[in-house]
Amino acid sequence: MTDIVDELKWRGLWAQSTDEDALRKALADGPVTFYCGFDPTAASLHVGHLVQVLTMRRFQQAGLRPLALVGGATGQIGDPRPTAERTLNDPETVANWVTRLRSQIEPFLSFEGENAAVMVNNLDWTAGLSAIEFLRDIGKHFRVNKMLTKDSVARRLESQEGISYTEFSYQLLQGMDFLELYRRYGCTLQQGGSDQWGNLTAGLDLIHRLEPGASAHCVATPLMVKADGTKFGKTEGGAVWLDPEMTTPYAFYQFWLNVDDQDISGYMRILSFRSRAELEELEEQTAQRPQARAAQRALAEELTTLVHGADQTAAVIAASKALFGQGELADLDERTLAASLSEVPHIQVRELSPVVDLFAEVGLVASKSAARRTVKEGGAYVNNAKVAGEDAVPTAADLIHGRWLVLRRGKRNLAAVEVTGA
RNA sequence: GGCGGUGUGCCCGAGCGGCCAAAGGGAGCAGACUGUAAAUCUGCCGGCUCAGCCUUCCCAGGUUCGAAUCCUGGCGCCGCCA
Repeated sequence: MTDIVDELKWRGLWAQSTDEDALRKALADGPVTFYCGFDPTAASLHVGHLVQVLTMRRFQQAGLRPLALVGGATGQIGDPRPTAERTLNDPETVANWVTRLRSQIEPFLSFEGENAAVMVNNLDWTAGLSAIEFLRDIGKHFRVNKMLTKDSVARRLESQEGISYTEFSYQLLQGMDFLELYRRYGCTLQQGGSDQWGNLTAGLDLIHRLEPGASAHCVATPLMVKADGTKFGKTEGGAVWLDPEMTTPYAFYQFWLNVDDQDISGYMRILSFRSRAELEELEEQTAQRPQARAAQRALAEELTTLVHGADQTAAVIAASKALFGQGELADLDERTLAASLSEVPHIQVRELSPVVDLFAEVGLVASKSAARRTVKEGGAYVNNAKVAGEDAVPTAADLIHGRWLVLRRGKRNLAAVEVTGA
């Protein structure tokens, strides 16, 4: 096996680290326990988190022991964002999200064997801590002068809104996490996104201050970015979540299928578990025949399988093929059509109503006004035929196999209507 | 606690009491071109029973024929001082 550090570097997963030589030596000397934290600020992880989760998986496969921390405590505080103060979520909500995130992370790690992963929660060591203890034992080791220089804090200080003491304290909590995990599990490496660098090193400094002789390290993965400068992981519907209730597996697959050519090679290296040779082959194909989107297909399939399972993936691939195929929709046999349409947003209605109403009801557009605009702009289709006028009403003759209507907005936003009774 | 400032549509941001559903920018959507890319050009971008009507400019009152624009009281946020 190639050296994990070199491997991560080749993949572009190594944004920065603390003393690299020392880290390499530690990795060579014996099994290292590392951790990566996730804050429950929503009911699900999103595609941006995949970098962390998959990097943990790589580390574990390389023999390191993972500690996956879901922050029941830090999630109640909120890491300061450069733009604005967060709204606090109540403890019950956060606790619920902790449970959900844990179950999302677990499939990516192995909880058996010599380097079995462990799930941890920072609420365990903060819930019983008094404010006085916290300020004396932890707070005393942080210099405000230095805390103020952290990027996210500095930017907030320049902003109109400023920053609350609550969020300002966040770095103490995360720093304490690393210290606690060092003491409890011998954890000597923290992994995180490069935007977390300040928080990663806060814990490192704390360990070095309070545990004489200890040697700990940090490594940061790069932020996923897009060539066109827009934010990674967003589509018109908002963030792309791992939870199938929040983002359908079909939409998840489509998200990766539609990755910009310019970005796909980089994403593959970061996210795929394919070998270097395979990746280079796919990069070559992207360069030669970009329109085939071989790399996009490969990544979409691989990630959908990891997140949603092989069966679900086969279903969404079949649906994508059927719905974007060249042939007539009516030529698809009913089972294939029904299965495909079940992968896209769909509704059941008793009887047919105007196209504009159907578009709004199925959620393809936000309102009837928006539906009318879409029709006016020529972007609305029923069964792949452009909708002629705002007052169009489908008839029974339009129903495929006597019960289905395939609605489309633009090129790739599909939905279905099933007419159940009439 | 005192003084001052500020609160506009997804975000930023302009907005003489009528001509404001509200400038401009960004994001987003659609069309053309393509490959279910990118770039570019064009159009759209509160809602509806859509050539008209309805509900919006932090909230609640008030002045006025008429208020996002004025007044009063709340609430939030920011700054300076204590």
